[in-house]
Amino acid sequence: MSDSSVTLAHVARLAGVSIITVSKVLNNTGRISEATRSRVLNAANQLGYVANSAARSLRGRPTQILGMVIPELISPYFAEVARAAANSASRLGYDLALFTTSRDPERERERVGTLLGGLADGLIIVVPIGASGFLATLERVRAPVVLVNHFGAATHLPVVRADSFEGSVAAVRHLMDLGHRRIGFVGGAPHSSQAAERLRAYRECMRAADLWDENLVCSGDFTQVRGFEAGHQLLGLEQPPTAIFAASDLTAFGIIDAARARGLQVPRDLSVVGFDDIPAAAHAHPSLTTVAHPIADMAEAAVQLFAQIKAGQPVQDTLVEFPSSLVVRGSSGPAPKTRKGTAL
Amino acid sequence: MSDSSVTLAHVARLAGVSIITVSKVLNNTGRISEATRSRVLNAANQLGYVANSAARSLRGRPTQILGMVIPELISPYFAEVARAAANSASRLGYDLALFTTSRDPERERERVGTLLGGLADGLIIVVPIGASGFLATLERVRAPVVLVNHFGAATHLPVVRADSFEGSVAAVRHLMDLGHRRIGFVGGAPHSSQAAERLRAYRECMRAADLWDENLVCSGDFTQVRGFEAGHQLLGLEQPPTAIFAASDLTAFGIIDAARARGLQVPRDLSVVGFDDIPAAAHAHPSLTTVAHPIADMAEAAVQLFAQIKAGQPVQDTLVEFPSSLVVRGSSGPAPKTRKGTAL
DNA sequence: AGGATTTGGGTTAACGTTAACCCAAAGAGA
DNA sequence: TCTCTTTGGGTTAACGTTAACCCAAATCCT
Repeated sequence: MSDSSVTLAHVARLAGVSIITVSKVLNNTGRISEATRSRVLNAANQLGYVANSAARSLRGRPTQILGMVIPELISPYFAEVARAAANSASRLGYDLALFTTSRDPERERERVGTLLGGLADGLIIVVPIGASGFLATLERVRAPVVLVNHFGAATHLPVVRADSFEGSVAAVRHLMDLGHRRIGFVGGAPHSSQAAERLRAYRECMRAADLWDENLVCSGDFTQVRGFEAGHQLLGLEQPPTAIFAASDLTAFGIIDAARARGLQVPRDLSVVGFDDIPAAAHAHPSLTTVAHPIADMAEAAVQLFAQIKAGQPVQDTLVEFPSSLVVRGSSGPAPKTRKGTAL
Repeated sequence: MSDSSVTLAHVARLAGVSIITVSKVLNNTGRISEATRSRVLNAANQLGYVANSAARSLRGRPTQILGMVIPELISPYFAEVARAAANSASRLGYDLALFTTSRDPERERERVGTLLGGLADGLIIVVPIGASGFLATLERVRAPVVLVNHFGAATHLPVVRADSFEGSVAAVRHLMDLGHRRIGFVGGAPHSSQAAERLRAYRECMRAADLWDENLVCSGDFTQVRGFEAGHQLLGLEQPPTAIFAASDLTAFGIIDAARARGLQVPRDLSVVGFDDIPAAAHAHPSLTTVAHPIADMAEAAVQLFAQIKAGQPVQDTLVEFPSSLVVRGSSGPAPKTRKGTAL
């Protein structure tokens, strides 16, 4: 009864009308009598007709598909961005087509080409974007393109992003206020601008307080596994930190695991602050002190911006920035007396 | 220099040749002299030409896009399936376009229609599929369709899935062997066939050992938050369990958090076994005893199956099933003496 | 040198859909 | 009765790409 390659022609034949009449009925355009209309609709249903979106797109019709290019899906952060964007898109009648790039600039470029080549009506790109020449290419594209979490070169494209700097400063200050002097840092992915912002905030705070020590900084990749390793590395130092600020919640969890494995209690012996405020942060034990990133708001704003541009309101040089804010929970506490003494 | 709507015609004009010549160069078909070829390639590069995949697909050419429909992205399980599939697809020269359904059967149907309507060359559907009539529709589709984790009605479509039953039996037996008598269960999402399999295995084991108690079963949704709640619920019973089998690793983590919040130690006071063996399971503290699900193998197999069918080897009634296996780690241990006494 | 082949490239038509017109037939107004 | 409008529906062409032919000019063979 139904087949993948049912075309307007098949429906038209069954309904005994012309192709264009079927098209008109299905698109609610033109003048069609009630009798014909229902005859056509019946035929379409019976055959299981689905419009070929390739042909439709070729004719200039929107595909109602919003493309999203995202570095990866494993981290809850990106997964949450994708989920929130899919929800927002859905409310506006769009399907979200998700492509991952594995941070490969060449593939990224190809995918964007494919998506914009008649497949999607617009694009939300969650940086990092590879080459900056690519940015110039994107600016010339006709379809709406929105950048999420772009911190790099200036662009005319609309950008939605969340601050990482202020929230990180708040996190480090929070630890200092608790009396911590040796505060470690475990970073994020090497090319992530968000990770760079978090490191920058940490560095400036530590230098301003004259507490900077290169040994306290560990590279990372946002993962829990890496947090576990980095935690062991930092806690194995001759003068180990009494607090660690992690560039992601998962990394913070890994650090807490490492501390436990070494017989330390959090927050008694070690304070840990994460970043992102993923759902698990509130429900872990101890609950995680972290910096909340308004992921859902960002995704929603990006989709809204896309819809606005699509609707004909050309937006340029738009920057929507959401603040990040410290959420104090159970994983941070006063610096232990003994260690504090050691560090001074 | 580059624009989204650069067509063959633009390239042709710049290169001083006809449209078809450009097409031939770009597709490596037909006879073209070296001089012309390089002139065309130059022009294409200069203009940043990208083939319009809609037009290409309309002409019957493959889009090199493999569609994947997945219920959600938040759980590491599905995220990992998506990642693994994207990797496998990439190796075969395909891009993976990911669509989420939020378990809405109507949208699911629409999306499949869109994808197969000239957008994707094939489809991998990670169940649950809504209506069973939908299955019949899918069977008539011309493009390759592969089902992942389908446990429902019989179908002619190829199915790739991982066993949940045997692994769950092994998990419950493991706990029994450790001396546990009151073993709790926290389930997965209501409509997940995998969750149903896990519950079925638990129920059969418990009944066979005459240990079944309805109060020990909690509904769940695979999340950590739900695990936390369910953990509190089970541990708050008059006769609390000494071990809990969770339908997912995240849920197990939530249960462990709940146990800690109640002052219990894992595994001394409570043994916990998860399901999935997500990366964090090995690195948590204590490390998580769990049932390993061969996610990457499944995804790889599904993509391979798709490629095979696409290559013209029609596969029907194929069922590829991977075993699940118990991984014993640190979160499970002997039943506490006192509690064991209580339960007897 | 004359026909047969190769080389290099162009013409035509078609994929499925739809926007912009067009045109009969029926009803309305005088 | 004759035009004027409305109704209902069909025709044509075009989106960008490519498969299947076609045709000149150049090269080859005997």
